[in-house]
Amino acid sequence: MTDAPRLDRQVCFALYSASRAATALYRPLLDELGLTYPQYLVMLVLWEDEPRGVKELGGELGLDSGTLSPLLKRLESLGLVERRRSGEDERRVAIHLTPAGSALSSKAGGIPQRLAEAAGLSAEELDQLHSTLERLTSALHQSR
Amino acid sequence: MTDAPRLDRQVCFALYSASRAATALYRPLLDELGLTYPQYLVMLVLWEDEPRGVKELGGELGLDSGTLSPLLKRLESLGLVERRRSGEDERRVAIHLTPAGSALSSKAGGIPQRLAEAAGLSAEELDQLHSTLERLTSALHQSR
DNA sequence: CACAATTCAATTGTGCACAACTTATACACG
DNA sequence: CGTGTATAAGTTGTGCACAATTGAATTGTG
Repeated sequence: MTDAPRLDRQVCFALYSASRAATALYRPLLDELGLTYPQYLVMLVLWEDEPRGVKELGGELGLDSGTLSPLLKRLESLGLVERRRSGEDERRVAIHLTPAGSALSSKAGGIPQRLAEAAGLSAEELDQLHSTLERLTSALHQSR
Repeated sequence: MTDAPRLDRQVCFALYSASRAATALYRPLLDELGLTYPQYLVMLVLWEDEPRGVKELGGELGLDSGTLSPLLKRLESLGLVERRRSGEDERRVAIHLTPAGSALSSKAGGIPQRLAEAAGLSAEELDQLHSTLERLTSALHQSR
């Protein structure tokens, strides 16, 4: 008999579980904003700087147009975002915040705090986790 | 201007990114087995002990019947699994491995190794990451 | 300038994740 | 015994992820 891999040993499963648990915790908070977690991520990027092209958003988040195009349409129909074909380059679609979209950032302010409180980890542990995850992600991307 | 939360500070985004990067690395390996990552997780559980009820599988993986029912049907149509109504309790559906399903475990043996190699982290770091993630997940589940 | 190669966004199709609901069976309690 | 309640699995509907393809606009090169 081969030593079949065991579920409880897998870092990958631990990542998958932790990620779903974290977004599950965000869900009720984001419900108040009317956003899903991926939509919230897009808004985070736009709150930092806008307008942005679809490709640019995808670069920040690691998502492609197949995911973003319909998501952005939903944000547009929520009135948070506007999609405008760029004049200079007609291939590009620039994503602009609407006033409502900009205004939402103030309501989103307290959200990350709550995860930190629920995490049951110290600030140092969270910091270290964060930096380990970033190194892990970039290593995984490089070995493709 | 409000201090909007920043993407690059969020542990949640780091988890989400790392998780997707890890499953992306698994994908070509799992393609050889004809499995998706969640299907592979279900097989892992069954390789440890079978048969299992849908509820039981869901308990191990944190998934509900809405996710598992169609997934298990796909595993059945791949010939890896059999769904049998339990005689004692007609509500239950016991998931059995077929011979092909059992045999697949030997082909799956080397897979977790590869992630470890690609991770760019030392064994200790991986261990520590694993234990931090498990503590995090359980803390997040408790604060619901 | 012509036209091949590239780039950007959108579309199509498959398969999770998850909420809400449905159906069927088992169990508990008066 | 009968009826209400709980439980198991499945279904429906929405919204990601992601591969593969499409169509339109731009860029590079002869």
